[in-house]
Amino acid sequence: MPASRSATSLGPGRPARQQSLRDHNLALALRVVADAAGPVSRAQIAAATGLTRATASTLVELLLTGGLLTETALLTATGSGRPAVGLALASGGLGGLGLEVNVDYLAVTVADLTGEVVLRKVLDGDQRGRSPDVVLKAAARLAGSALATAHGRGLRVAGIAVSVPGLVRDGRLVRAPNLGWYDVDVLAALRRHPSVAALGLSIDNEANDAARSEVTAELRSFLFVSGEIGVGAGIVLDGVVFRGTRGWAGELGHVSVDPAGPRCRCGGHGCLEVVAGLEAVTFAAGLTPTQELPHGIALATAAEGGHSATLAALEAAAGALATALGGALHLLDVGTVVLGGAYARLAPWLVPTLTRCLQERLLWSSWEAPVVRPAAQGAEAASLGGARSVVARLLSEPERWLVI
Amino acid sequence: MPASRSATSLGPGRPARQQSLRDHNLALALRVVADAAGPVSRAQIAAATGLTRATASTLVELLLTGGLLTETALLTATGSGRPAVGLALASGGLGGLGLEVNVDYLAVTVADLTGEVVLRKVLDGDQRGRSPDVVLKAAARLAGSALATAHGRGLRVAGIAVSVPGLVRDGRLVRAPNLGWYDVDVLAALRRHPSVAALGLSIDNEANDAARSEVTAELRSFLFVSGEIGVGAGIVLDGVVFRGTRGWAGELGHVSVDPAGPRCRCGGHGCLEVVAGLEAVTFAAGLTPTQELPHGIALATAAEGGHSATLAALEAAAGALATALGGALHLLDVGTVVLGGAYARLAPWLVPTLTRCLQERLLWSSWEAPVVRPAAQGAEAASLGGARSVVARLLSEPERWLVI
DNA sequence: CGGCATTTGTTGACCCATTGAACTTATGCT
DNA sequence: AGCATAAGTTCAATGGGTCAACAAATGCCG
Repeated sequence: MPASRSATSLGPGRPARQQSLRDHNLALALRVVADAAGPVSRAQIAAATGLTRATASTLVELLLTGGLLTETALLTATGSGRPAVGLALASGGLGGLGLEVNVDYLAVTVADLTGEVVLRKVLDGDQRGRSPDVVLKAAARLAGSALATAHGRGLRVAGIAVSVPGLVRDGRLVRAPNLGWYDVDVLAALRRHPSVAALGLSIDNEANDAARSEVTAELRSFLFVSGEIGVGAGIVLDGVVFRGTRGWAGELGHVSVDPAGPRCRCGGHGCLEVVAGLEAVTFAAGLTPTQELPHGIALATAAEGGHSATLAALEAAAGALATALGGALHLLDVGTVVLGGAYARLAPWLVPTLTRCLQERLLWSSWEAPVVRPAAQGAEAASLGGARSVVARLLSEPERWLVI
Repeated sequence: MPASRSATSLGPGRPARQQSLRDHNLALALRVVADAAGPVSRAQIAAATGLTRATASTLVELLLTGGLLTETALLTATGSGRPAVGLALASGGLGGLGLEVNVDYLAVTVADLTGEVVLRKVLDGDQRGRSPDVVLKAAARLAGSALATAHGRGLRVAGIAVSVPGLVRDGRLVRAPNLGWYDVDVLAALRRHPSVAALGLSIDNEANDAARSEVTAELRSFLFVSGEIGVGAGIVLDGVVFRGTRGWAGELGHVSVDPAGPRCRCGGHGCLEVVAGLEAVTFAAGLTPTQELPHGIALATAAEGGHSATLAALEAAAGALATALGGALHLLDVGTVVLGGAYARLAPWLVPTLTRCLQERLLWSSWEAPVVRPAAQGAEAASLGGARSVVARLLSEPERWLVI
């Protein structure tokens, strides 16, 4: 489960007050419960955090009355002594909602405080060229119905994270070429709809949220490569997506893998995108995708059928990916690559070559071999990642969500 | 001046106690003074931090008696009202020491709390093949003499940062091919010498520390490229050197710029290092460096003399650098490249081509043009960066350094 | 079955840091 | 000289964590 950098009142540059202590320790205690496999006792919280049992009790009391925790059955005491009261995240407690607006579908996912999916709805339909107002109205309606369902199950939703397939800066969608949208204030448009207006809204790139959905307790740093027509990367470092100084980080598609190669729209030559992007691979395989049979599916079915030109094209794409990823891994020192987007479906043909090439190429492969694997989450991963980003924020500043 | 991420008792995962408040606010107040151009009043500290004047006064009192601050003359009051008492960093106060062990010299730099150099000593001499014991004894003696000088001027040195030209992991020097050292516990060896044993010691790669020396209040995120025989990069994000999951980040030299190029020792083809490393460029220029005339100098003098093969070789190197840096900047979204090491001396011939190529290539160059400039600090930059890393730590946890 | 060790959780006195308001100090302006 | 203004200090109040003692609930053992 994602654990974001603490964003409490203890941030650098802000003064620390008594309340800051409480906020910090509240988040600490809550995280112990969230990260544990099963129920936890007050004494265990005290031991894990370094606080006294007295303080741990006080904090737990607040989290209980605040609706974030519940007491469970007594823990089976292994030794002697008074048995401990179990504490767990309130099942009917808080959660986060992720709303994904993509080219050919809308998706919404609600996750609880453990990061587990409690609800998912997908609305298929080509959004290309439709006006933002129309699409976002449908999105707001979808989110509203999910909110109603979640509410009916006793889950409070603390906020909505919106994922879009485009460049986001300062909370605005600057451009989304595949949607044909330019400079749209998505959040303001959504806020006009009463069903979602009451909640806190945030927005991020779809690939960043998809990358977030792949974070687990075991895998907290990796490079998430999203292969579609374009190729993007979500750089995840210790559970947090790295955004760069201006939020433009992760443009793996414009790393040059062949300086003598064809010119790219960015001005460079032989960018990964023009060599191993889906359009390029489909063309190299001699396939002609249609509206009904998009690039990724066409390639996968052809490869399954043993189509030799397709297999060769995928082999070449894997080689190009290895060149780009080799550079990226050398630069970032990250041990794992997660293949997402259409690359996930093509993983069976990409992973072997990619792994072999990286192993040959990485300076440190004799100490630690690189790991390449397909994304665990499916197509609507971004909405889950968005929901989890809301949850991560909840866990880092629980004081904002305690019921009065 | 570098401002590192707060490493106080308020770190994530640790409980916050009353003392944590004090520590945090103490650092906050001290940083206001450190970052200001001139003397600051207690009231200004209160306004800048958001603390009350009462608290600001208490904190300042501690910093004064602790020897970190001094009162200066009254500030020239612009309007009416009681004039403010000026506060400044104690000139005879604390400082940090950076000790650089490099291939052909040893260097030591002492910096005060403002990050300014107060003392520098360099000991030229080829260290290649000499045993770690012998070299580190000389280094300890050099540091000891600098400590004595600093102490004579009333400066307390809070710690020593050691910079080495090799791979550091878990506080140990794993390998330094240019020195011929493998798996040396540098800090333990230094601690055996009484002159430096009393101080806290830390160690890092020489390129990382050189990168730290280029951090200013204006430039807090950049890519520091150190060009020697090998090519390394220090990735600086908001004033902090990014080390990666295992401390191996920044291996720019093994980004491939020509998949059809010559094989590299890492296993890849056409790595930047074998194309634009000093040895490669010198060879391409048709020059033959000697022990007395190393690669960098040879190239610079030849280029100054208008030697056409050298100019062509530098042009090609700049092109290769642009390919590698284009990928790195797309990935990291960093706006500035600082050329260090021997590249700094060759900057006049590298910067124009490099800037032009990057401008043609970067996705966002029409919004924000990339900046390429030579390093501001000279050859012994690493020792300054090391000294400043000690200072940054001081500023983030001043409570540890208050005189009782 | 009863006493004892053991562990959990609670209580209340204490300590400590920040706040807020009143107060003192020191200057400029009229 | 008197007033306005701003800097710095004092002190009671507030709030949060600690510490030690205590109550509660179990297993173990005779």
